[in-house]
This record gives sequence, structure tokens and C-alpha cells, in this order.
Amino acid sequence: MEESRRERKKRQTRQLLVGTALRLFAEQGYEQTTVAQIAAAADVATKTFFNYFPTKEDVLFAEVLEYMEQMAGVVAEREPSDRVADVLLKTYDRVIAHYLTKGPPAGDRELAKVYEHLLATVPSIQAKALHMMFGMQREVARHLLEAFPDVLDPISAAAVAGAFVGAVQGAGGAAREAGQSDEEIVASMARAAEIAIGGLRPF
Amino acid sequence: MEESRRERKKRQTRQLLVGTALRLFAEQGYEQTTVAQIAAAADVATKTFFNYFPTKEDVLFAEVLEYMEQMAGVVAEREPSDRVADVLLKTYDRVIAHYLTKGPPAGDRELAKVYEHLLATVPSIQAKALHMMFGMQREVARHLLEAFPDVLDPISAAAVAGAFVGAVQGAGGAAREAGQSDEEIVASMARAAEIAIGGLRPF
DNA sequence: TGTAAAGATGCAGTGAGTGTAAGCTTGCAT
DNA sequence: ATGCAAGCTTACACTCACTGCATCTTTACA
Repeated sequence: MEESRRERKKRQTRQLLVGTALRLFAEQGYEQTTVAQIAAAADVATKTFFNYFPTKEDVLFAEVLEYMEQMAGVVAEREPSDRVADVLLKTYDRVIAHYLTKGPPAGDRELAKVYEHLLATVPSIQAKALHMMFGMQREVARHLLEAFPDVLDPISAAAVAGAFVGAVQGAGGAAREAGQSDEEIVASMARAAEIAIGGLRPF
Repeated sequence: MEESRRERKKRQTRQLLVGTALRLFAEQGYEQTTVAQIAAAADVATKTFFNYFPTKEDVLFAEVLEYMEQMAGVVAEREPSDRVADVLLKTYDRVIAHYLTKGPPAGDRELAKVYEHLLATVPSIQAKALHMMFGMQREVARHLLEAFPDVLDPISAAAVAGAFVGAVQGAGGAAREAGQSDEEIVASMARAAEIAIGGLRPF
């Protein structure tokens, strides 16, 4: 089925709102920017903004669902020989790849900076991001449990997913905070994945 | 130095606000309860509530600092023979012990239920809790790095702390969701700790 | 071309959270 | 004891996120 005019307009408006919001956040800061301003700059009613995004923060997390789908795909395509750790590593690779091709830095290098800065400075955005991450972690756990019912139970699946995601995310945050470049950050997160898989006894 | 009258009153008012808020949340639900109601029931001005807690949610996380102190204590008291995994396990034990003696369930069994229910149903509280947990995770990483500067760097410290906290917290959530009893939940979290320490390769 | 559904808009309202200025309480020095 | 300064509480006015509802416009489709 082709994309209808209605669907196209909806996608455009959504995109416009995201872009406008990001621009204003970059120019004036997150808290200094009101939803009314964003709507006005995008030339829609304030209410329309809330028709698209449940909260002001959500405009920053428009593509989370895509990542969830990517993760689901990895588990679906797994090889019979893949064990839990293999699937997790492939998931990590896939998400990174998706970020590099479809994420903000792909088209616009500046936009990535904006995201980073917001994430580093606005507590409510940090909390929201963690909440999203938590949702993704639960998805990972759910998929793992489904794919490996013989070696995992709901608790260990959650533990495994938590360890992996927690390590990668913790290292990513630390790397960013340390001022590492994008490539270094990705490498740091990969190292964290190895640490999670290898366990903490070596330390 | 003794506790002055001013400090005493402040602590009492704070305690009163927490108790009143919790009671109202239990009776009418979180979103149905306004800060104005809490303040009225505690017989203080609405503004006074915000003098004590920056947001409505924060009234539920009054004792987080205590936990941070407990964690710092563990690292400070570590034995020379303790390695990273040992310190993490001791930290876990200490936090659990502190929860069992000083946490809500100690005095009031019902209160724990209220917390659980709020955490399970109100997204903003969930996000806040995760944010707090994230802060604790960073603290753990910081202390580990300080205590083991020869085996850890900032990135690996963050990865280790993230893996451990992520596993325990993920398993705790899953266990709660599965309807396990308090003892079972504690056991599930302990198992998650072992999984994080042992690594994910066994799966 | 008409009609029903989806979506956009305006409006009125709730409630969280802030800044400010004024008033009361406490700690402390004389 | 008395007075002064610092710390809290309070009232008030305000901003802004977000909701519900009724109405109008646009689109899909027969």
C-alpha cells in the first residue's frame, strides 16, 4: 500500500515538529523553549504538538521504536549456533549500525551535539532516556527468553539483559563524560560489552 | 553537636510530609493527589512542600542519600584481600540489609506495598527511580575506581558498575513482576549478582 | 460530488513548579 | 532579658505543561 497523502502529511508534520524543537532547543536551551513556541515556529496549534507527542520530552525520542524493531530483528534472524552472548553482541552491533546510518549524526553532525548536551545537562531528559533504555532492556530480556527457553528463565533473562545493557550504557555515559570522540565511545561501549560477557571476576 | 530545635522541627516537618503524602497516595492514588492536598493535610503552605522537595515525586525518594552513604561505607571498609567482585557483593548485602532494617518494610508492612504499586504503575515514578538508580550506579563506579586504580580505568569501572547494578535491578524488577515474595525477590537479585560476576558465557 | 472518518484547532481549565516579598521563629551575642 | 540576623514559612501572582471538549477542516472513498 502506497503512503497516502494523509499519512505523508502526518509524517511531515511530525518531522517538522521534531526539527523545529531541536533547533529551538539548540538556540535557546530546553527549559527556555516552550511548547507553544515550538508549535508557533512550526505553524501549528499548540494542541497539535500534543497530538503527536504525549510530553515535551518525547519529541526528542521519536525513533525509539525503530531501535526496538532492530533488536527484535536480530533475535529473529539468529543462527542456531548462536548462544546468548552472541545474540547480545549482534544486537549491540545492529543498534550501533542503525545509529550510525539512521541516527542524527548521519545527516547532521551538529544535531548529535545538541542531543549530547541536552542529555548531559537536563535531568528530566536524562530520566526519560533511562526510562526508554529500561524499556529496551525489557524487550531484550523478553526476546532472549523466547529464543533460549532451555537455558534461561524470566529472572536470569532479565539479569543477563540488565548486565549487558547496564554495562554498555554505563560505559557509554562515562566515555561521553570523559570527552571521547564518537569512535572512541563506540569502542568503549564494545569493551563494556566484552566485560559484561566475560564477567567481573578478572578484576 | 546536639540537634537544635530548628533542625528537629525541620526533620519532623519533612517526615510529616512524607508520611502524609504516602497515606494520601495509598488512599486516592498518585495522580489523583495534588501537592496542595498533601500540604493542607500536613497543615503547611503548598510552597513549604516545595521547600523540602523539588518535585512531587521526590517525596517518595527521601532516603536515597542514606543508601549512597551505605555504599560509600562498604568501599571505605574493604579488606585488602577484597577484589572488585567481593566489594560489589558486600555492597549488595549492605544495601539489602539497610533496606530490611531501615526501609519501609521494617516498621510498616503496608507501606512497602504502596511503594511497589506506585513503582509498577506510575511511569514518572519509574523514570525517577531509574534516575536515582543511575546516580547510585555512578557512585559505585566512582568508589570502585578510587579503590582499585590499578585494575580499573574510568570506562571499565563504569562498565563493571553498570553490569552489576543493571543485572540486580533487572532481575529485581522481573521478580517483582512475577509476583515473587520479598524473600524470593532478594534471592533472585542475589542470583543476578552472581550472573553478573560470572559473566554471560555460561548461557 | 457527497459523506464519514481523521485530524487540526481554539478554548477553558487543572495542577506542578517558581520568584518575590513579607512575616515569624530560632540562634546567638551582648 | 533584649536585640539582631539568619533561616523558615507563608501568601500571592505567575508561567507553562498538559487535558477534555466542541467545532471546523481536510482527506479518503463510494
